[in-house]
Parts: sequence; structure tokens; C-alpha cells
Amino acid sequence: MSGDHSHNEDQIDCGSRVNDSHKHKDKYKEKEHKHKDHKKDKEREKSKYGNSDHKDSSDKKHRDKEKMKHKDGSTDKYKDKHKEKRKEEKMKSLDVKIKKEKENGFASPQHVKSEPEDDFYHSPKQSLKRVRNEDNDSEFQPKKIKTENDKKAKKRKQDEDIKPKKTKNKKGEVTDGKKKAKKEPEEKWKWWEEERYTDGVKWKFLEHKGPVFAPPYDPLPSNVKFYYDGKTMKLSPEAEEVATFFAKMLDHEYTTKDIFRKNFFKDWRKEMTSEEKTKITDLKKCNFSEMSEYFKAQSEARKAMTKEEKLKIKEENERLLQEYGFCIMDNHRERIANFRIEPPGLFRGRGDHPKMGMLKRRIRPEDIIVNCSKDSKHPEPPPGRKWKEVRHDNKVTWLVSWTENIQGSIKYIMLNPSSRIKGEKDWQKYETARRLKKCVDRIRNQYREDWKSKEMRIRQRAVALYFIDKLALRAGNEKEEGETADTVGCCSLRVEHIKLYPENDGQEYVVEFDFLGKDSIRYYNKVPVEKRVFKNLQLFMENKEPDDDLFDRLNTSILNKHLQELMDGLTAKVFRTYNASITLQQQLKALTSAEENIPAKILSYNRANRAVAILCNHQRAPPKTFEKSMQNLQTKIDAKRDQLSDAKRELKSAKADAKVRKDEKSKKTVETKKKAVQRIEEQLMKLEVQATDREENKQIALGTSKLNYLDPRISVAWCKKWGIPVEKIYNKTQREKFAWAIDMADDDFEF
DNA sequence: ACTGTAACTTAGAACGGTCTCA
DNA sequence: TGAGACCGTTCTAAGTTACAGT
Repeated sequence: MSGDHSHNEDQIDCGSRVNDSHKHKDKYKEKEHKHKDHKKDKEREKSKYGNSDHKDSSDKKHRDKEKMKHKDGSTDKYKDKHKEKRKEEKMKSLDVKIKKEKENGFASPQHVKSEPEDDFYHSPKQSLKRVRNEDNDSEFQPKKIKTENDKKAKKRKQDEDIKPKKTKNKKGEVTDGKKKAKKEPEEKWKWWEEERYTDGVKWKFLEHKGPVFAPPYDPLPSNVKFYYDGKTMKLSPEAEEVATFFAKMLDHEYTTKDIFRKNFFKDWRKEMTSEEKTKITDLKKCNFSEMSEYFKAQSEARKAMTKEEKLKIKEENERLLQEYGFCIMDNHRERIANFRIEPPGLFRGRGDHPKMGMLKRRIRPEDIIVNCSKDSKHPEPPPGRKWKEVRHDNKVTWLVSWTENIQGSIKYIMLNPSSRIKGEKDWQKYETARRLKKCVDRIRNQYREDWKSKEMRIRQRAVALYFIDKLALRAGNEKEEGETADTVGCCSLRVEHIKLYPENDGQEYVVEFDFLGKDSIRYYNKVPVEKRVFKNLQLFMENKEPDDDLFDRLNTSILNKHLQELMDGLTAKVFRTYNASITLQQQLKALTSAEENIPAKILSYNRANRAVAILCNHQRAPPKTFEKSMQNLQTKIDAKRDQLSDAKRELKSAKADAKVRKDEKSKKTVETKKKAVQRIEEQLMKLEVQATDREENKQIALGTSKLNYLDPRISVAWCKKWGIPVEKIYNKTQREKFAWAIDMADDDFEF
């Protein structure tokens, strides 16, 4: 948590100052880089950065060069290690991929944010009305304002009662003696009213029961056969287990992919006995269909279980949850996110992953590192087994870790998002974004200036930052080639990922982006940019191959170091958070109209949310049943329409009737009919709204932005302002995660 | 200065329970 | 009351960032 605690420093001057906690980084600043790829760069060098008055006017583009050299005169690329392979591979793989996605209808996020000319640079109108918030960093400090908090603040230390729900009986009665007061859920702990740790310590006390391991392999019944080359063959348990992993995936298109099959087969053979190994030499000759059928039958059987059986399983799960799903951290019982260890299986990477199909091995106690307090009751390994290590590191938040065998990375068991430790961090993230709001104008002016810099690296940095800001791109770390799918973010964009159009569809200086980002989700976007940016891009691309880095003098660490100097705590991803949240706020303001009813307001909310999802390129595959469910809805709407016209007709005749008869009864009938019409109108409206919402949402996923990018206080404030129950916006889990925001945001909260 | 890695956040898909409507 | 739509939950991969070690 170091570096997070400067919040009370003033925010007005959030940049340029280098504060203590970051001084040590200065030495890393601005050095020229190693030479990594000589040949290519040498060639490029001569022609590249010409002489210039760095004016950037298109007419004199060629004079623009020369000045752009590195100070040392080198023009070597900063980074471009891996690439040879990429050439061939990308041709086929990326092409295919994209084609496919196009077919799927997966494509361009349209851009929501507007161009600089209009209101991209949100002017500093912020917090005019807010007095309380004047200094919004301090918001992150525990609110000392409230007197009662002061005493509470002390409590973290020890006295608050530990709150294990003493019993498993989930309904009502409580057996822990503290009668009625305890009745329901113990009143929720408001960690956000307490003081935070400030020294990198994450907890003082941590106790838990360790992980739950995957159930051991349960061998197939003997009537389920495996066939090799047409002949039945009994596999050793080890080989059989791995075979079942494959069999379970048979319906998935993964298993048709070459790399998947190759990787699988290689790893499978490692598990075979030598006899099996000699026999089984060709995956094509393997017949897993009986296994596959067996598992399908099993899952059918599971669905067909009786209520009692299902209940039993549920109870067992609940028991496991109560026993292993919680820990005690600093006197509070907190939910653990993932207390079950990932079971063995075949690795499914996303996109074109070179390792797909590899065997993800079973994790044993001997692989596990346990982290807990020294003075806690340590978790026990299973009988006769040992942990790899037990440590007591309170500078980290995880309870259990192990090293995974596919990438060699470390996996963790950590707490639920509703926990204090996650919530504080989340809150802090939004506070950092709000600090950015205060100085974003300055930063934008600065990078616009930097577009004219004499130094190439500065121009690149400035253009990259512009993209990150304007398009909410991810930072784009370098990745090790061949270890992962070929995806990029901003700093790792390659020349092949953008196209420049001096003119396109009546717009000037259009850049077309087309690349695979995180999770191999395609980013496609055509954006008009400022002339200077355009010219710079032309410059960056000169004499480069398609698979060369666009920003050859930039990487995420350089960029983030720069950002750190502009504002304490600023990194590339803060721009995503900031732009997402500010967009939500603006859109809500623009879209919500007071007269609308609740469903319509919620539609507006969803639209605002959608604007953010589009900005962040949060896509999803259109639901398989999309068309159908759309049709169903339409049928319903039609039916409702009919119903409405019927009702109207009835109303009319009732009115006529009443006019003639003038008696109480007929008047009453009119009233009833009126009500009916109204009700039906409302229902119809609701359905129509639903249809619109769904249609617009076809391939956009709202969840990710809602959960990770939108300051929940914006939503809470909006709910309060318009009298919308917060449950309409956040489900139970989300309310738990955002409890802090729900508790603290008033209707006038301003991001 | 640069690499490697630990720690933590963000991500979409799969799963599975629940609700709804014929 | 059963099928299917829907929606929340779970799963775990894939990012970002800080920082240690050389």
C-alpha cells in the first residue's frame, strides 16, 4: 500500500511534484535504451527522423525529421525482441481470427466519447457545488468528521468482537448466546469508517483453514471403454484421468484445433505407462466417445436428481463454505473469494494460445504455501501430508498460493470483494481517478505540447498517452512471444494494427485501429485524430515493417514513470477508470429525464453504462439464444398491443355507456377500465424498453465496467437522486461489494 | 538499467440455480 | 409443472504495476 497515503496532500497541484515516496525512482528516468535489434534499425535510422522545425504542418513533413533523433543519435529500436515467428503466424492466425469475429458480428466499438473539438476536454467545472468535497482526497481518509468514528477507529486493534456466525443453521436462530440483538445478520461492519493501515501492513491477524483441494480422481466404471485404433484398451488410472479431461471437452471446438491436440497429446503421453506410450502414438486413433457419453449421462443424472439429493449437496457445499470459505482478519470474519483449489484439467487459453491443451496438473498440499498469522491456529494439511511452506507475511493479502505449471505463474487465494481489504483498495482506486480529474486538463495540455517535442521518445509517449486517454486503451505490456496469445495494448501496438486515412468518410485524419486486445477480444475503431497526432503517427511508421512496434521508444514502464511524475499514483490504467466513471456521470446527467418512470430511468442508466462498456470495448459473444429470445419478446409485445387496443375499446364503450346511463356503477366501470388501460400501457412500455435494452446490449457486456470501472458512488447518488431503489442497479453480490459506496454516497455525490 | 517475478485487478465464458410462462 | 430463458455465481485466464535482484 505504499504510495497510497499521500491522499491528503493537496490535489490542486497533482503533478510535476515529485514527492518523497517516489524520489528513488528518478534515477530511472530518461535514459536511452539498449540496442536490441541492430539490423533493422540501422536501416531505418538514416531515413527516419529528419530535420525539422517541429511544426508538423503536413506540407513540410519531410523537413520534420532529423530533430527527432535520440540525444545520443541512436535510433535503435527500444524493444522488439520477438518477432520473427510472428510474421508467419500472424498471417494465418490473426487473419483467420478476425475473419471469424467478423462473421460473429464481433466488431467495432463505436466511439462514444466525443472529439476534442467538442467536449473531450472536460473543462474544469468540477465540484463547483460541492463544498464538502472540496478536498476530495481526504475523502479517502476515514471520516474523522463523524465523531463516533473516532472511537471506532481505535477498535481495529482488538476489542471488536470476532464475529464468526457461531452456527451453521442459516435460518434465524442463533446459538451463540448473544440473544436478540444478534437476531439477524450481525450488523454490518463499516470498515470504511475506520482508520486504514498506512505502512504497507495489510493485516495484523489472519487465521484460516487453508484451501479445499480438488476431489481425487474417481476412475471410470469398467463398462466405459476407451478404444485405440478400434480396439478396446484399459488405461492406467493416470492416463485415464487425463483422457477424461479430453473426453469432457469433445464437443468444444478446442479439441479440433491442431495446437490443442498436439499439446494435449504430448502431455498425455507423459502420464502414460511405457506400455501405453508405445501403443498409443496417434491421437486420431483414439476413441473417447464412450467416456464422453458417460459424462453426458452423468450430468443428465445430476440434473434429474431429486430435491432431497440436491438439497443434500447444497448443504454439504454450505458446510464447506462455512468451514473453509471464511477467514478471520483483524477481528472480523471475512469471506474468501476462491477457497477451492483449481482442479486439474486441460488448459484453455483464450484466443490463439500456443499452450492450449496442455495438462494443468493437480495441485497437492506439497505445492501449497500458506500465509497466516504466527499466533493464529495454522491450517492443517491433509493427514500425512505437508505444506510446501507456512509463512507469516502481513505485507500481502493472500492466504494461500501455489505455482501453476502452464505459465509458471503464481495463483492465490484471496478475499472476497466485500472484504475490507479489497474494498479499501477499490475505494482508493476511485479516489485516485478523482484526483486525476483535477489535473487532467494540465496533463492533456502537456501531452499536446509534447507532440511537438524534439525527442522521438517524448512524442511517442505523448501520442500513446493520448490514445490511452481518448480511447481508454490498456497500457500494453510486452509479452513473451510463444508463451501467450499475440495480443497488444497501447504501448505494444504494432504498425500493422493501425491504418491512416488522411481523409475518410468526410473526416480528416482518421486512424483505424484493428487489433486483438486482452482476452483476444478484437478492438476495431475508426477515429479522427488531431492533425499533429496523425503526422506523428506517419513519422513513427516510416520505414517500418508491419510487425514492428509502433512506439519503438516506449514501453509501459517508461510511460508509467512519466505519469507518476505528473501525478502521484498516476498510472496508465487510471485513465481507464477515470474516463469510464466520468463518462457514466456525464451520460447519466444527459440521459436521465425527470418525467420518466422508473423503468425508463433504468433504461437510461443502462444506456449510460453501455456507453462506458463501448468505450472500454467490453464485448461478449451474442448469447446463443439471442435471436430467439428477441422474437419471444416481440411476440409478447404484439400480444400486449392487442390487449391494449382491446382495453381501449372497452374503455370507450364504457364511457359511452356511462354517458347514457349516468349512474354510479357505470362510472365506476369507466374508472376500472381506465385503470386497466393505464396498467397495460405501462406494461407495454416496460416490454418495449426491455426490448430496446436487450437489442442494444446484444454484444456488449455491462458487467465488467459496472464491477471494475464505475465509481459506485455515482450510481448510488443517481439512485438516491431519482428515488430508484439501489437493488434495481446492483444485485446482492454487487451491493455487498459496494457497501461502502451505498453507505456513504449522498444524492449530490460528484465524481 | 534491465529483467524477472510477485501481487493484485480485470476479463469473458461456463455453469448452474431460479424464475417465468405455457 | 416442465422447459427454457435468464441471471447470478464461479472459474480461472490475462492483464497491470511495483519492486527486488543483479
